[in-house]
Amino acid sequence: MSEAAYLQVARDLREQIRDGRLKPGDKLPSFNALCAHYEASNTVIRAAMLVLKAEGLIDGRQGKGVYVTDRASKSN
Amino acid sequence: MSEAAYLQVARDLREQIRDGRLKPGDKLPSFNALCAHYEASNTVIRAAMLVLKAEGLIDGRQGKGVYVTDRASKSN
DNA sequence: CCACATTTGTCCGTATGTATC
DNA sequence: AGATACATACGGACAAATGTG
Repeated sequence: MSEAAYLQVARDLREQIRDGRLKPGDKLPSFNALCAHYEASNTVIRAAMLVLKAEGLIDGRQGKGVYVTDRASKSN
Repeated sequence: MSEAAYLQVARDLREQIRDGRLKPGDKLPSFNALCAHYEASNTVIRAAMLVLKAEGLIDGRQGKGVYVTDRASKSN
């Protein structure tokens, strides 16, 4: 196991944000969509979300979705 | 539900670190011990750990334990 | 070296709550 | 009222590292 699945997911999404494929204000794919895409369980997706959330890159809102924050594309 | 259990656990441990009750290099109670103390499942403890880890306050090592990092007591 | 217990790391499936549409 | 979607939590399973005997 070179790297944990949730870290891979986190890094993948982080790169998408850094690259601009995901821009501030954008809504990430839904939970189920991410589970399907990465072929992982909710646990993995949630852990990845928690990491990115701690980094201040994303912000989830109940009933709506997970959104890329403003500071996500900045240099910090 | 005022606050999620895993956030309460994270905050409690964070305060212990900030207060100096847990010093850099110290080993946190074991997983099971924390589960018992907070009367929570492993999921809650793990989520709290993930948060504190992302904050750079702690660092876990398989087979050993979870330790308070150096920068934990600093002003950052 | 091997066996064992301990402890963290990772992941799964499910259930329930809550907010939005 | 119902569907969708995130948030939280539970409990269990197996892997990997460590220390001890």
